[in-house]
Amino acid sequence: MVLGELEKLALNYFWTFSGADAKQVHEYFSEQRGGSLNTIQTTLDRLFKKGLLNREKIGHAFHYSAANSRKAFIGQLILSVTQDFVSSDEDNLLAAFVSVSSDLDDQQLSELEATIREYESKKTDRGSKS
Amino acid sequence: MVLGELEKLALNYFWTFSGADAKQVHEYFSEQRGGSLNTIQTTLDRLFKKGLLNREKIGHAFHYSAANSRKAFIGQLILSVTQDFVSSDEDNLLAAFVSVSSDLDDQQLSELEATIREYESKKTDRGSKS
DNA sequence: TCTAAAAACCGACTGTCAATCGGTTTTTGG
DNA sequence: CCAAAAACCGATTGACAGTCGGTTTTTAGA
Repeated sequence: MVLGELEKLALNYFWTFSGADAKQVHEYFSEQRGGSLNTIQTTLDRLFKKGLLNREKIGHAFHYSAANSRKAFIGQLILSVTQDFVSSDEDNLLAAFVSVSSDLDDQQLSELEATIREYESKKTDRGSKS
Repeated sequence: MVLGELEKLALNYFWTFSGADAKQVHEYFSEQRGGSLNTIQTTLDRLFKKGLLNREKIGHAFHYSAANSRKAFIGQLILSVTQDFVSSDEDNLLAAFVSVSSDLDDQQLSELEATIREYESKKTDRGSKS
């Protein structure tokens, strides 16, 4: 899933603020980068068609909002961009995490560990399939 | 860093097998997908220019090899594709890891944990900055 | 109900980039 | 020195994002 610059900006917008219509988004971005309302409309429409934004007619305009949380999206993104390179055994992905962790300090490593443990227990709680 | 399909295939080739020249790579791929030697040459050249392959004149042909290990590459890939979406606090990336972990089973989660702990201690050993 | 404005929609053009390969130049081993 | 092999150049095609003008549709309000 390859996203353009404006598409990324738009997604971040919806994760940072709440939902909005094209006009609001355009007003927000017009200061920092210019561009017409039409461009924003097209971009939001494309993101909607990609399933990354939801939308709902509110009054006379579509009200857009993020379809997924930032965290869930990033997780999916990692998987999608990664799957062309990991072999069947997920060892590579695991190791890649740690590779990324090189850039984290001890504090962050501990957090990561803790978060994983937390997730682990939550998962165990709600039934054990695998 | 956006890679095309053939570029991904080529990278995987060099991680799976050892180095090779364009001719060898072409022979390998010609069965599965066809394409001319020229196409392979162009692709390897692009990967070289992107810094993803190293090359060295051996005899009358360039001998290509992966510039980075698969794991290091995947790690970098995750960082690069992710950095447009994570805010300054790395909480997002951390959480995204766990989000990805949803698709791992308990066994793999444990491995991930263990690997991190291992990395952690190695890091602590060689000096403690943070 | 009618209408003007707002928004959606359509289509076009540009730029970027990978895949592809023909043709030319360069290199090199014998 | 030369033929073959490889590198190099350039062109074409196909996706796809950014961009926006122009047209159609919708809708709020008179």
